[in-house]
Amino acid sequence: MATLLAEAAGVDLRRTLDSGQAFRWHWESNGAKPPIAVGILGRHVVRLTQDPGGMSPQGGIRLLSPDTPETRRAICRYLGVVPRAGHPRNAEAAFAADPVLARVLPHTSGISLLAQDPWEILISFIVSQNNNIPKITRSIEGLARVLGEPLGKGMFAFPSPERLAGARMRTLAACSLGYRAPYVRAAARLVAEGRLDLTVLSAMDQGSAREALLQIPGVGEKVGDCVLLFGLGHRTAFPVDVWVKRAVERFYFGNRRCTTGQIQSFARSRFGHLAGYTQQHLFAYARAFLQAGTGPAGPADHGVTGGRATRVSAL
DNA sequence: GGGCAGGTGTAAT
DNA sequence: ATTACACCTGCC
Repeated sequence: MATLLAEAAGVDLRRTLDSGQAFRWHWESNGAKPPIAVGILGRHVVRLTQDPGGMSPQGGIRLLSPDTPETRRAICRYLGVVPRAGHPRNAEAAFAADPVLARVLPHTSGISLLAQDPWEILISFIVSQNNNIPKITRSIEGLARVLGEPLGKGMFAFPSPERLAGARMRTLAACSLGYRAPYVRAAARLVAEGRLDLTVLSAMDQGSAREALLQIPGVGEKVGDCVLLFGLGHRTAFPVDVWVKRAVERFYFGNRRCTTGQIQSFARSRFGHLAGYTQQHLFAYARAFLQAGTGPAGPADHGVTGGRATRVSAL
């Protein structure tokens, strides 16, 4: 039991699961031992832990349960540590070429881009609009509790499109979705009725998939890009939320205000195929250190500002 | 209590 | 093509 996931070497479990891409993981303290991350993959309650790091940044990640070959494969895929095109394992090394990212990395090293279920991601990020993480989490857990399949020990699978599509509005309202409830149900109906096939979007080119996502009620540019990046495997999507916007403006544009479009074209040309991955690091850094009045100063305040011509050369 | 939180839809420039 | 505003809800 407790197989070490060799493929996940270099991944920081805490940083990854707490970096705002996933909403359903929670941590159990384990006495003197490292805490256990408990989450849900399909119909399995999965428990992970990370060995204490020695000289290295952090120790390896262990799958505590269910420790089966099937789950091992699934969790590695989920953690984004299955090597494939456009997803280099040594992406962090490329960050050294960018003075801003070189400053950010010590605080974000080990963050991985998760490969999550597109359906769950779609609904979760519709819920996330104009919302905060604690409330997003409560809403999603509420949906699972009321409409999801019970998995034992008070855990529930994320509800199916059919269940969500058939839910009464009052049921959704009870999950504190607020004005997002109609969006959620409309999106669920599109999927349940087969008018929206997320698998197809995954196979399409990123631009076409984005266009399709933007047709969904409650899905704008930011949510659409999150679905592309976190659920559909379009790893160059660059969701621009308020934090990423602040970070890019401050560190790369000399604190000048710019539009989402400007930021995205900048990200595309500067970060190339590492754009999505870079976004996750900038986001995590901004959340932790750009909060007004708290934390250490940002990279720019250390006398480092990004150049313009340099491109992060990543393979 | 008005403002805000990991935006979006809508209406009016 | 931009800009302004309302919006459920819970927590300062």
